[in-house]
Amino acid sequence: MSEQAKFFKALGDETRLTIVMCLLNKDHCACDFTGATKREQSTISRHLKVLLEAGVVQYRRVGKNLIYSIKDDETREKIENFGIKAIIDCCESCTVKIIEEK
Amino acid sequence: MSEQAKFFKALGDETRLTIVMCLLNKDHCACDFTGATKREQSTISRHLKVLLEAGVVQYRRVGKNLIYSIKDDETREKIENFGIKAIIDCCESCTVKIIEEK
DNA sequence: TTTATATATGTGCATATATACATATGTTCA
DNA sequence: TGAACATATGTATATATGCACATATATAAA
Repeated sequence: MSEQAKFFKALGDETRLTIVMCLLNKDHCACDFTGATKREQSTISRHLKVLLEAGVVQYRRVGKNLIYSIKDDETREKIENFGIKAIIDCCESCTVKIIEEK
Repeated sequence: MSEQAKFFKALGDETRLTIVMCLLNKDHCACDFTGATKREQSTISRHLKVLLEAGVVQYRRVGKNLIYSIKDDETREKIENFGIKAIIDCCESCTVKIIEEK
């Protein structure tokens, strides 16, 4: 499958699109998305892998947590051009945010 | 499923993306796509239905044929902004083009 | 009205996908 | 080192998807 089709396919799922909409607002650790999407942790983990392999997101490790973000500005613009809006306060953020702010 | 997710999902298939890339170049009748995608007519018919219901394309009837096109300029821009390129001469056009030109 | 052409739909099948549960792995901290 | 927490993976399952073949429907032309 082409990279482009893979990218669209990754966004063509409600759970993954919700994750992306949260990330348009701000970075999140993986655990945040269980609240935002009401899916089990294992399910989130697999969805994040799909988004990662499609080039939609990236992550960085902060202690125990993996902090996910939109891959880059170009990717963000593409998604926003489609009229996809950020979800503000999509969920209670885990404590990782605090760790980073130290 | 949300309209947005449905839109992405429609584009997240190689066969459908090829159809859309042909349509970025010019309008086509449904029968054109069997050549462009090397799929059976029935398969094309179903894919076009998906694209239609996702709001990616529209069609008009010209005689026996259904002529498909990108739904509107806004939709075209969204897709082109994504870096999706038109396929020129994706296939031998059927005779419908001639009928329309009369 | 019969025939040819274009498109849609019924059906079956193989494969992919989304999901949850259980468990494994990896990281931090006491 | 061991406990606690975050994430990944094995497994099973229900459903969705893409596809082709056969057939139905619709339109146009002879």
